[in-house]
Amino acid sequence: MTVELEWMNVDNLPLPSDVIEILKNRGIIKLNPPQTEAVKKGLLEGKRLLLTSPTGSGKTLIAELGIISFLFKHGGKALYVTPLRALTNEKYLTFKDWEKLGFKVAMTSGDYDTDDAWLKNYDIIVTTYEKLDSLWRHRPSWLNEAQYFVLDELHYINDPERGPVVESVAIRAKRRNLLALSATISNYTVIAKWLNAEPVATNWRPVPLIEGVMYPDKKGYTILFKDNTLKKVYGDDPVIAYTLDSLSRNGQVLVFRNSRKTAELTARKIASYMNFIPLDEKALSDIVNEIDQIEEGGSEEKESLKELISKGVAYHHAGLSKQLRDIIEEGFRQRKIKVIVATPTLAAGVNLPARTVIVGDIYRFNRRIAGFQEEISVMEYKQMSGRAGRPGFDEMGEAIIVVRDKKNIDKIFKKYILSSTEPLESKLGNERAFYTFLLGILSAEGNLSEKELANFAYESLLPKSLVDIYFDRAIQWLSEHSFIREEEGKLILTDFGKRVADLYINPFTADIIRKGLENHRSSCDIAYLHLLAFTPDGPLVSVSKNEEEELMGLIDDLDCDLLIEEPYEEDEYSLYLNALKIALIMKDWIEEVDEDTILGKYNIGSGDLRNFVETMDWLTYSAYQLSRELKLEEHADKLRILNARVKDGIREELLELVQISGIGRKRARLLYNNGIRGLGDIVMNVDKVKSLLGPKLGEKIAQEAARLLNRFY
DNA sequence: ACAGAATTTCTCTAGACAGCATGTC
DNA sequence: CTAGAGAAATTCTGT
Repeated sequence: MTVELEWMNVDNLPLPSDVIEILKNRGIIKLNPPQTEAVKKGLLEGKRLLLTSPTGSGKTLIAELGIISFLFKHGGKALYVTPLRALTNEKYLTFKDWEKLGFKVAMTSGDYDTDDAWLKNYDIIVTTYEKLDSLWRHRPSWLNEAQYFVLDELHYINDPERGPVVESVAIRAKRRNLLALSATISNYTVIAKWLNAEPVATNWRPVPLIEGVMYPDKKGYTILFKDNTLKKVYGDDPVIAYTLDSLSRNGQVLVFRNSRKTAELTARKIASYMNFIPLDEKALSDIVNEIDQIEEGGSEEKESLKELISKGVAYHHAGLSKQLRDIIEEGFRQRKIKVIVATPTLAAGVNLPARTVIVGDIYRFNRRIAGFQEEISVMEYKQMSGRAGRPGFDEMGEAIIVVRDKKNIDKIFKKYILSSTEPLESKLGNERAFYTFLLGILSAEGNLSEKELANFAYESLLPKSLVDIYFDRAIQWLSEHSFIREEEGKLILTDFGKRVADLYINPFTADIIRKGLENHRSSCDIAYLHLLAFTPDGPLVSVSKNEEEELMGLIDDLDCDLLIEEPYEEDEYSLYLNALKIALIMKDWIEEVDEDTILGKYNIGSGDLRNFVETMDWLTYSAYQLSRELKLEEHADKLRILNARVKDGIREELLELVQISGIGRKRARLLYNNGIRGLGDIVMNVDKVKSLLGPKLGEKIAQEAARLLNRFY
């Protein structure tokens, strides 16, 4: 790989002076080596590039320059696509800068927006891969104006579940103009060729990185660094020993662990040593107070974090509420929190550098194969170690891999530190991904002949021989299950197929829903929830042995028969129980069971509950739409209400009250139990509402209730 | 024979995208 | 196949 060290002066860029002004306002006088290289390869002339470089090496600015120069030259729209909503938000805020030049910036993702007309007035649109894929299926007219695509974090192609979406977006984007950005990958020339783009590959990092492997050695631990130097640290636990070492040198530490439980445990252990570390106690108690203020999050997780944070330590995983995670990240960024122990949540995603990164576990439990521990990928390690070194604070970043078994030292050192990352490969080679891919293409492109459709598939990264295998099977399956039909030599989506594509659910999900609904005239909440949770799009939750037994005993006592027959096969059966657990969680949720109670009863975090609600909201809505499409009116009526209840976690009687923004399940219940049962009651009892919810909120709510009422008359 | 200690066996395990409604973007 | 922590079950030990 080439290593260039040229820094181009911003003044020398062939760009309008106001663009250069904006860069200088940000404090950018010179472009760093990767940025310089990209410019030299024709970035500003709209040349198609694939840029691979480490995290934090300034790829965003490259994208900005590419977008701005393209828009100046050709007009139209530019789309910036990321794999994460948090990233979408982050880039949106960065790109806002360009509104000074008259470019309008918008973002859109599943939790935020649809394809509505307002996007047509914007020049730069930041979105996720899934959202763009979905937009394409809906074919809004403004999308034709989008001619420049920035594909961020393209290495997500390797993700077994989400990679196929990235790939299919890339296939369509490469028919226009694109700029692809990726972490360092080994086969970048192959990928560049696939994208019909010029590769720009660098290893340059803003803060140099020193990597090492830490292993048990007499009376302590030894670290072997990449430059062959050795360092010795003492203590019982390697992770804690090195964390304290880095803290004593005034560094911040990011520790990665492979399970939530060990992340929490490690954080607690570290906290018990923090008396020796100077802390800004005032600032930390401010954070603790902030946690008391937030609404989201179970009380247990809040309490345990408050205790740790007061000692400058936190843990971080997806079981925590979003608000809690945001507070922790910000506290770390402000350098008040000194140590975060995290699961892989923090490996990808928003920028959160630390001087020291400790990779506590190289093995991870594999859900698919029981009892199997697999080594994490090199890519994953690079994502984690890439967080090491904070520009402006650290001269050097350090990434330490903990090896517990001495005989693995060489192997681990070689694999993670000396070798390059895995090549990017297509993950379209399975039925679920491939069928979904074809359905999406047909939905986005309209009717195509079999040959035209196949040509899209041949443009994927999947080897032709595999395309041929899956293609015929896909066409047959999609026809037999009436997603598509053939007319005058063209493949056409049926109404049902189009609906499924628009709802963005997997065709297998749709098929399961249809069969479940068509076999019964009407059913009960639990059965609907179970059916939906059982589909491939349904959420996964861990079910312990004890819970399994309980669930099995419960099946016969349910209000009504489930819509799925009990499977015989073991794997299927555990999915069946998984779905039942989800159904019970959601049932409690819509019966207004207190959140803390739900979290405790099912042993989940508030972040998990939020996830389940989000997914089941989407699926109940989709099932409602499908039942209408299939003219199953009784199901449709029930699913419509179920969907509304899942969205807010309420009984049916509160549906009217939760229309008001700022009123959720708790406030609605409070009002209802005090005789305020609808919008009219609010308007007529404003004083009572104010006394229940406080004057300020009460007033706001009364106004909105009045506004909503007016809309009806 | 039995309480309590030592040892073996069992159990558990990461993350996060998508629809739609609308007056924000 | 390539794990490690904690709880539960089982076996061992000393009196």
